[in-house]
Amino acid sequence: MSMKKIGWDEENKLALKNAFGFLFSEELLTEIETHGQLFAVADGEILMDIGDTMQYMPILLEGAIKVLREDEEGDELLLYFLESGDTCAMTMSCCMGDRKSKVRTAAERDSKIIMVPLDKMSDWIQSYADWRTFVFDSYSVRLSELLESIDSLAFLNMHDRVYKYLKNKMMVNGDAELNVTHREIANDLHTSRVVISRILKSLEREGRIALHRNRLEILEW
DNA sequence: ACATTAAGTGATT
DNA sequence: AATCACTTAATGT
Repeated sequence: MSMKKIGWDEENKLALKNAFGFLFSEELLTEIETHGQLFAVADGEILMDIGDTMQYMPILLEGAIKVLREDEEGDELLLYFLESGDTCAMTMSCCMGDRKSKVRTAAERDSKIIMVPLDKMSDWIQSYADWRTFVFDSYSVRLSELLESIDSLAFLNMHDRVYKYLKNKMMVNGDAELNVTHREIANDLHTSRVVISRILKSLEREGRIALHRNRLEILEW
């Protein structure tokens, strides 16, 4: 793991306040600054892998993270994206028993993450109502997102799943131009590259996207 | 110029 | 929707 530890400079403190000021008290914000370590992760880096033991609860300050599940053959399936202000529900369940991750998390783009030690995370549940709210709310939001991805998996055809995936990706990256290959999309959606190429071609014919090498634009959403 | 990787496509199941 | 087999296009050395 080559995450770079960075300091709590004024810019990052401001980012924390912007992302969490409406949720957390001054007191809790200070606690986070003192006990939370701030890290910078680069696009594509794996933060946590399946089987890894959790020691920290990650909170996303800036950027986007994708959460993936893996089958026996090593093929992946995207569960959902995390954005600024989100946290990983896996670590919460880890706090209550099994400390091994059942998912893989990778940086969707350059991001900044706050790592809160697990003992602090559970202490704060006792001492801060706003923290408690945050943890339980996140848990339920994560659960909804999981249900949504099950729905698309079960009820949408591949064509619609691809389009939905692209829109989601555009949303978390804040850009209608996506730097992605057909192979990467196929991996995230657990299908083959040929299938993705065909679907993208048909989306292009419908005028909804434009295709380039290693890159595509969403024209309509 | 050559090798490698990404993407396009017909045919078959 | 998946797989095979092949082609074409873009990019790196």
